[in-house]
Amino acid sequence: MRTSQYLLGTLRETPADAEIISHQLMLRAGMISKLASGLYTWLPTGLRVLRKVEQIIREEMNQSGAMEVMMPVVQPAELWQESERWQQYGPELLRIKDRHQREFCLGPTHEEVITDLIRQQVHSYKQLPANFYQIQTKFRDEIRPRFGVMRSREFIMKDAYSFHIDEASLQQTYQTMFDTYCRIFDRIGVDYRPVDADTGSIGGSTSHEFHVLASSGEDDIAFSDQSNYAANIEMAEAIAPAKTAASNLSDLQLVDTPNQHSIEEVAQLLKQSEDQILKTLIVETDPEHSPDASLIALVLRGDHTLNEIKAEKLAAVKSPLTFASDSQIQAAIECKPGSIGPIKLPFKVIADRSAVNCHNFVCGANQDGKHLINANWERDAQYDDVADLRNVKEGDPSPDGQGKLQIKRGIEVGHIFQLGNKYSEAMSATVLNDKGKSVPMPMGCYGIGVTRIVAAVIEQNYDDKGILWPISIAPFQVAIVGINLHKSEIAKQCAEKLYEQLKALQIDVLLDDRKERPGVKFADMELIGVPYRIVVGEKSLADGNVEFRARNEADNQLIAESEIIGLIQNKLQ
RNA sequence: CGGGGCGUAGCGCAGUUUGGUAGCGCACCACACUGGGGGUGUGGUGGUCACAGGUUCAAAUCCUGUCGUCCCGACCA
Repeated sequence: MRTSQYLLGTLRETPADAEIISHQLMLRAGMISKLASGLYTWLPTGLRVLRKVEQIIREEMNQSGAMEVMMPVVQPAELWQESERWQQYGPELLRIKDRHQREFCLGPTHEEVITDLIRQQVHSYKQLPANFYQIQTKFRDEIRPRFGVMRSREFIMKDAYSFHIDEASLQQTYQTMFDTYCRIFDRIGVDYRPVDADTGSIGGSTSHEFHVLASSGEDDIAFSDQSNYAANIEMAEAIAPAKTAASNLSDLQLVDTPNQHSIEEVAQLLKQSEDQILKTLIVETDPEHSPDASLIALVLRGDHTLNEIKAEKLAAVKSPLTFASDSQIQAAIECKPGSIGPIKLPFKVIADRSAVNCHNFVCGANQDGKHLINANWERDAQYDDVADLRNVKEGDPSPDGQGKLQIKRGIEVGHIFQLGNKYSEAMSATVLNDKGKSVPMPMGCYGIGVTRIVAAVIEQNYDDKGILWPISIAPFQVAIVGINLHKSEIAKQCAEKLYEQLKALQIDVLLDDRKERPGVKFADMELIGVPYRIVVGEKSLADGNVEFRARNEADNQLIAESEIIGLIQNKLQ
């Protein structure tokens, strides 16, 4: 490709509404252009990168025995009604009607469509296991699209769905996909971690996420400093502290804490550390499990934060987690939030593992503007159950017993699930087993955010000049920058010759043949992140040399014109 | 959905307080000089000032409404 015939589209200034570095650089490098909130056009440079990511994924999926298919973006409502997700999915599912007033949606995912396909196509256990994938556009009407293609409404996903005769087969394919994902991210050349994960609204049991570690990530990942334990903070278990015996129970005191509602405020006023204060949160109960009471209390140590996923998983707690309103609380215990404690509450109390280990603690007195000092469990306060309710903190012991937890931000670029029979049962996707009996097929599903990977790689690979692509997905592998080609016939001939030679070798080469000053060309090639640069100018050509520089190096190397092609070939191997 | 900010040329912004008919930098076009790190000069192109009402002799500017967009929160594969 020649820059003189190519839409480079680079910007010198950073568009004002781009927050994170990958979004800024993708706009500046002319990779994407915004059409509307959460909708982006991929420009030539961006599309080149995207296609390379897709190709790596495709090759590795094929290698693992998966079959590529392509399903429609528009899906009929009937299928979603069959799986009951038409009701369960919120406004994130974009619903549309056709001219006959029939209902459809834009697919945010394709479990229903693939399950429908497979129940038509597969009838015998002999056809199993089978794994199908596609690289396809998805649409999710995100509440708040942000960070460019990192969280857009329309995006490209590689999604795969496997079908099995039994759980053992599912687990085997799940492991194969786990390994395949590792190979994919290794080949792309990104720093990632597989982590234990929650299954969320997709459902199912076992699940792993693949995260690219970057400070702009939207998830917190907890991992051990001494083992390979890693989990999304939603899932990371806060293990129970060793029981400390209560010695010297002090006398309970009631103190005034007017207008002090937060743990921080109370801690300051009473000169107590936050871990000596208990916080009591009142949430609604699940009516099926607790028909007798509408509220339930969750008690945590003041320095800990509630893990809503863990709380929602408790049978007694309503899902989605719903905090009690001030008026609900006032009606039940005659005080406002900020002064609540686990003291003779008229409903059940679930205490966090760490909270039950506190002695002589501070807690609300269930009277507005008053707290208790030196409260103790049993003597003064009561709980009905103990559970793991909190988010782990940096420095907590690792749940696998090895080392301490560190917490870093991660960008979720892959997610694999064992779905079990959720969809195959709901949609009657069955096969005959070797006994001639009709059984539902356990399923797995495996997603990779293709467009998101592009942004995630940039988050890990940039400097003050622009992007530093790994060679695997760079839009161009080599840039030839000609110096004063309009004046120097010898430089022009050399640049053209090298360009033709590299092209003939199937190397992605960009010849910068614009009539621009060298500084402009260097800046553009660095901004779009071409890994290798050859500078062809009369000056070095006088000694038969061209200049070579890798994007991540600071200095040029003089290379004999006759050797540069060989050098490039070597580097690209 | 709640809170906040912003909509003026392709991009970044000033002008709005105090109403007088639109400007700067970059980009773009032409020419000249320049020619190894976003160069200089001269001359240009490009704007229903988000939209709709209203006030006024006069509205980018004041008032009302609408839309878009971004940030924080809630929410979420």
